Amino acid sequence: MSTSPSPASVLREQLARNLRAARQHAGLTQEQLAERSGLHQTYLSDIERGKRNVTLDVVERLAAALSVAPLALLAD
Amino acid sequence: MSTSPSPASVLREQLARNLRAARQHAGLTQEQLAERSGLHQTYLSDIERGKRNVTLDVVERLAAALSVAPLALLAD
DNA sequence: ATGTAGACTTAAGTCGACC
DNA sequence: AGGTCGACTTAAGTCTACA
Repeated sequence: MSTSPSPASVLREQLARNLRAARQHAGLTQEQLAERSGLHQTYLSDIERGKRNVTLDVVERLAAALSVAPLALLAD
Repeated sequence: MSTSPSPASVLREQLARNLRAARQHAGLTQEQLAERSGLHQTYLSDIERGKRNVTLDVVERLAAALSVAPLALLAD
């Protein structure tokens, strides 16, 4: 039943895209970003694939680790 | 180890301010917004006081209920 | 009409192992 | 180097009641 139960969280998708782009632009691997942000590599993998509904605190930690504005990770 | 207890979650504070402003601008009570968003009044109270670390899905539901862009609730 | 408290269920977030 | 699978702990989010 892949009738997509939830409206496909826009912000979650944006974060997935922007995070991966920002990380790669910074020349970091998921493991390196995991170290810097204090989050786990497995978790970052999920986020970059849009599988996780992260909290605002996590968005901030990622933004800080990448030296970008938090909103930049959520923008269109 | 850091003298700051908690990094003072910027996004959380922004959301608190913007949510209350947007809700009042729409002429809604917390209870009415609770109905529209499917969230609870007690929870909205906490969010508007910056006490809760909400997820992206909740931000979207609030934005939808208020007919504003999700990023508008997080902006400075 | 809002804020707070407490008990509760579910998912966020951690971690090690592996492909 | 990234993805996936589980098992686990903690906090997000629900709900009732009351000042």
